[in-house]
Amino acid sequence: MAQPRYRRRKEDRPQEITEAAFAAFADKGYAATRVEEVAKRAGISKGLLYLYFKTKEELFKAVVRSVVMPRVDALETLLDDSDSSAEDFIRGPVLDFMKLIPGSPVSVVIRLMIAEAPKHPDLVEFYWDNVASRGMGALQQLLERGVQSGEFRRTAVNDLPQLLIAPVMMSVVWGLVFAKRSLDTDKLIETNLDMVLAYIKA
Amino acid sequence: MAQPRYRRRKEDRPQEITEAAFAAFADKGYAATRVEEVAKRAGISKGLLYLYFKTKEELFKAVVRSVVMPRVDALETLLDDSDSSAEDFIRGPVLDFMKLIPGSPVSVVIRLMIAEAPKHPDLVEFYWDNVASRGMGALQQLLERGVQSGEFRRTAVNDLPQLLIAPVMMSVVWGLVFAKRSLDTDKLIETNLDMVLAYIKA
DNA sequence: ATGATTACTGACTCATTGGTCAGTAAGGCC
DNA sequence: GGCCTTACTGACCAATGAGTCAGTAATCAT
Repeated sequence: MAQPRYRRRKEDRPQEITEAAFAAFADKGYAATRVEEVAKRAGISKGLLYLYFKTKEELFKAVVRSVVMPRVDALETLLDDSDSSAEDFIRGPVLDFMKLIPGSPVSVVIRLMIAEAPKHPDLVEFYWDNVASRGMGALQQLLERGVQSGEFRRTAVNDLPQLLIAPVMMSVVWGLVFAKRSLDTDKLIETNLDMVLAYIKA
Repeated sequence: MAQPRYRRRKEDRPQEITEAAFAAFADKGYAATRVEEVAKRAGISKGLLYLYFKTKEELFKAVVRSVVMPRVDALETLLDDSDSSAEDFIRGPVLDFMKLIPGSPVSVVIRLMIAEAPKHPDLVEFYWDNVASRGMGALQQLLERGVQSGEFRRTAVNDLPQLLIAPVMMSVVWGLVFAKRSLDTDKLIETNLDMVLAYIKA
């Protein structure tokens, strides 16, 4: 008569667990988060969590992957359909993309990466291959296209696409540390683009 | 006959302990560092450490303070003797100062701050009052002087001095996460200054 | 229904570690 | 030398939390 105490939902568990873990890590960081707390948030027992993830560390990696992969895909498709001029493209979709990052789950992942990098070299490897390296490559390619089309001069920026996203990183870190004391990140990112474009325009 | 098993060195202990703690935190991060490991590095027993620092957390705060304070002082004195033009000053001492940060202990402190900020709000307060707020204020003042003297236009940069140090933060984070895969941080910082100055020059 | 399978529970273990404190000995003073 | 103060030691305690596993019950096949 009583409804079952639980339902078997093999298919949905992994995602529910990684989502719960993400939320917990966002609140407290990796080290300070108890596995039991994650299980609680996911509405399951600790034992079940360990059925799906061998260790806490493996759970951690799964979380990073699950947040990062969709972003990478978004970036890929973003760069595919680019018929406009390089400058318009940067001031449009690229700028929009950048503005979203400081308030997104990526912020949390960046915190986790910074805090845990020394203890998880293979995760760094993964992040490098799938995010950093590809992201930088894409930006470089974009700049190169601008040079080819005669829009941009060839400058140091070609070798240092980090100049484009430095204010994004600044915004992310600022938000992570000073949460409250807010910063106009949109304007920061926008002004930086103005400066860079003024600098590289032919 | 045997030389004493230990020497009483009340005066030197605190600094030796914070130095040992800094080294340990740099290697492993705060959470992953065992208090006993710090004691070992400092060449003392765990009990003695607890005589000088009530808790692990207090030790942590002492470490942050000890690294950060000298930097702040350096910044203060740097900004005092500034007779040259704003641009020369920025391209000279300020640039030098910036270049040193990514390779300095400050990097480690930034990692600690990012990782531990949510759990140590009073430390964030301290860091804000003594470093971030003062640093930003100093940069703003510098820009203002340039505007007054007619060297610079008044732009968005006046309200967002973060634009000047964004590449420094980028370099620090890059170094923390990708240690090996090096980045030409000097050039990054220098090019950014070129861009900003070109943008704000009257 | 009934049995077989397995998703799921939660009490347990055990290694780890922050913090304590009774006792020891260095070093100063007479 | 002998005494006193206190810097210092290291064995210990208590709490915590990752990971285990014997048992339970949901679901499915017959």
